[in-house]
Amino acid sequence: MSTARTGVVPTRQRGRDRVEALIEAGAHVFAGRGFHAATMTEIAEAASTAIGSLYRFFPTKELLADAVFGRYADAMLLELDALSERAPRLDPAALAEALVECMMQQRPYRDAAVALADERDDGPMLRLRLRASIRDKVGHVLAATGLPAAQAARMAPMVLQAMKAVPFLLREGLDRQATLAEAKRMIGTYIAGSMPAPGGTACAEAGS
Amino acid sequence: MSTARTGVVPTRQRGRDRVEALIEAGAHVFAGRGFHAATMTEIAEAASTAIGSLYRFFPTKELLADAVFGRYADAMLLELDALSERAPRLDPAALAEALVECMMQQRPYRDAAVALADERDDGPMLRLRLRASIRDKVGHVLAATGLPAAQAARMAPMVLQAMKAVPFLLREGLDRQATLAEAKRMIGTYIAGSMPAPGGTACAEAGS
Amino acid sequence: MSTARTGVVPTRQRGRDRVEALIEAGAHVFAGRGFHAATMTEIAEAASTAIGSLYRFFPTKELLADAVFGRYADAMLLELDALSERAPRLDPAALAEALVECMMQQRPYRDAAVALADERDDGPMLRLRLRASIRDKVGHVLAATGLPAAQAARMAPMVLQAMKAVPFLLREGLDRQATLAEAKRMIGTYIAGSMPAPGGTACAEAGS
Amino acid sequence: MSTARTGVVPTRQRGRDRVEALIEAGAHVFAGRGFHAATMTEIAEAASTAIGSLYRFFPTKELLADAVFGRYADAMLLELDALSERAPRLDPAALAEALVECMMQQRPYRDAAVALADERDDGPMLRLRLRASIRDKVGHVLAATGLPAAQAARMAPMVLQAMKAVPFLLREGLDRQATLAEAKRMIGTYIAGSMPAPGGTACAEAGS
DNA sequence: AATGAATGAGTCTTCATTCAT
DNA sequence: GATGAATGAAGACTCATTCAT
Repeated sequence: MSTARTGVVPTRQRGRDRVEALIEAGAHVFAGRGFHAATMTEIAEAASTAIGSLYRFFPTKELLADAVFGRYADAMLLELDALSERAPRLDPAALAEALVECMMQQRPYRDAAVALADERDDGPMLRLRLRASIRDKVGHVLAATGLPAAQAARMAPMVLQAMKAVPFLLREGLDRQATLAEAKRMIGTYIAGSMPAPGGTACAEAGS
Repeated sequence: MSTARTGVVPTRQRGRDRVEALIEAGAHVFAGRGFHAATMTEIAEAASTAIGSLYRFFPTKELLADAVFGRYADAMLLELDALSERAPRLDPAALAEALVECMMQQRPYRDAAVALADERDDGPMLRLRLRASIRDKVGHVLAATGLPAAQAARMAPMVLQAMKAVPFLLREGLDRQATLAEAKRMIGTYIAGSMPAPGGTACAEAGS
Repeated sequence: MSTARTGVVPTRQRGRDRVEALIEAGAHVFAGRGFHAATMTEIAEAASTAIGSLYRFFPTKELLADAVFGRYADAMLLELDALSERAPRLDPAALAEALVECMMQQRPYRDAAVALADERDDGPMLRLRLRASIRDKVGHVLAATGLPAAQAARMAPMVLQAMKAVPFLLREGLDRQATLAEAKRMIGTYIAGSMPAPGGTACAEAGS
Repeated sequence: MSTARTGVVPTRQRGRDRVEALIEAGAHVFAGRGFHAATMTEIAEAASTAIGSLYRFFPTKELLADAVFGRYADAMLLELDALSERAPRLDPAALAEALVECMMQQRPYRDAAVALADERDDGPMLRLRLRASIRDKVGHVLAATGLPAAQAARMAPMVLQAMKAVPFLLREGLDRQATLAEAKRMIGTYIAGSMPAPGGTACAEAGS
């Protein structure tokens, strides 16, 4: 914790490329095997680097995982930011669609992020914090559609879980079309059912 | 012949007790650390047994995991069976409530099952098969409320994911009440929104 | 060494049968896998006994091996004794044939004995002693044909090795007929070439 | 892919030295204890290396054994090649002497090879194949002295066994001089007795 | 800087042997 | 006497991490 080097930050282009390759390789391997089963050697090989070079930039497996997850989180946060501007003009179904698509977009990092999120231990807290901010941002997006902020915050975790469910289920071999459609529908009705309901109070009857 | 050992089946009471203790200990440790990070040594210790005894009954970590998951699956299947009889008399919200409670009940094994389900590899297929049957059963339950069978089958995976989300989120430290409520609400609206809708067709507008 | 129990000597018929079965099972497994790779559990199973019973009669794997080897040695010694009486009337070729057949006869125990003899460590010396007496006996047999005792004693080890070579080579998949024939021929010429040579001195010219 | 790893091939001098030390240590320990009783830990210690380094180059005990046996086989094959050129000019006794010496020369590896050859299982076939080629080569050598090829091939296994007998018997504590002499004599008479016999047909009277 | 070698704690697993019923 | 359970030391092997060139 006090020794926690962050790894060398590359200055030359060569180094930056290498870091890029390493993160990508890490994402690939983490996605395929999960954090624990992934080995640093395998990752180095996937990046066509020597193990020593990997450790130069990422002195710890955890740190590499953080970097990978960070990539995902950054992109996600950006997309969600953009989405929260469009949100007021979207109906629940469209918003749900946008959210799911948002997750589906993060191609190389998304699956790794799901795998890392499913780990039981969260290393040095970083990933937990990042996940919390994504959750918050999802809350903002929901709030932007007209939901009360508190309500949106309560809903965000479940919405995020539903979003995560898609890559998870695809990995299990379920049909892509159907899975996407159902996820969107689930999130859509969830949001719709939570709306302050200007006109039709009929549908939203749940809540504790 | 040697690869397919199932482990000794205990014939004496002493052995049966030990197997029980081992499965429970396994559930505990798997729940806490996940499959890969859990060590057989720790599990044996948690069961107050020598490592050799653990291996007598479960010659492989995989096999122990299967036993643990099997416990969960058996109980779950039973509960869902029971539920599918009550289902016709339940409205969506009540059904959602029942489903979530159903998962919450499986106390010692539930968390382990969630952890094991999140593993990237599924060992010898058994867990995958069990998961598939749970999914099917959830589909039956949904169908019992009046949903068309095909529709119910499409929905089951997402419903199950939403159910799994609860223990997952609780583990992250979220508020229990709120999480339970939101999960139930999400599932409830999802079901409600999928109903053939005898009167008001307004709500069910499945996407794509 | 001081704790070296010899195992219970069975008094009832039941026990004697069991011991028999155990030794036979031991021979079978030792022959198949060698001493180290053979497991006591496997042997007990092969004898349809519980592991506890095996240990009742043979408190140690070594002791079981000794018993197995003892069976072979006893039978061998007996046969060689018989042979040493016929020996004076046999020419070298016939004697060689008899010696090889003598080893081939000890069916269930022969292969186990070969396997045990090939072990690098010889446990509590017993096997070494037995081997020495077999060697001596072979020397006697050779001497009985007219070879000087000292010469016979020098030759015995190699003759025995050549005899052992047969089961060894058969195990490697060589042709049975050819292997037997060659072994007999090798031993036969070896003996013939060592004869005091009453008439024809031509052939035996070797020796340091 | 993962089962067939051959171990890293060292690129630097340091690595090459270590591999050398490991093979030598392996030979030593295998010779002393046999394959099964030898432990990788002991071998690593004998080579003054960390266990991890041993596994870097030899990911399996089998692979190390193969390397050790390979060393022996290579040297042996070379010597036999050389011998088969001298063979036509040697009488049976001289050839027998050369063969035995040939085996005795392979100092550090010979004993290990004998120990490994006596194992009940032959791992990944490699050792078996190597043994077969040595056998073939011995056959060539024999043929080079004027024996018919088929006859030579039939004899090779027994000759090899007799050669192997020497280190085996020395290990049992027999007298070196006498053992060497008898082995040479046995092989010598065996060869002599198989010769097409230009003049005296008296001696070669193969059985069966 | 980069590469490949070195390290060793830690993991799963086996098995001879001992106990308790 | 017999049976099956219990024990734990030991062994093969892995892999994150550190070093030396």
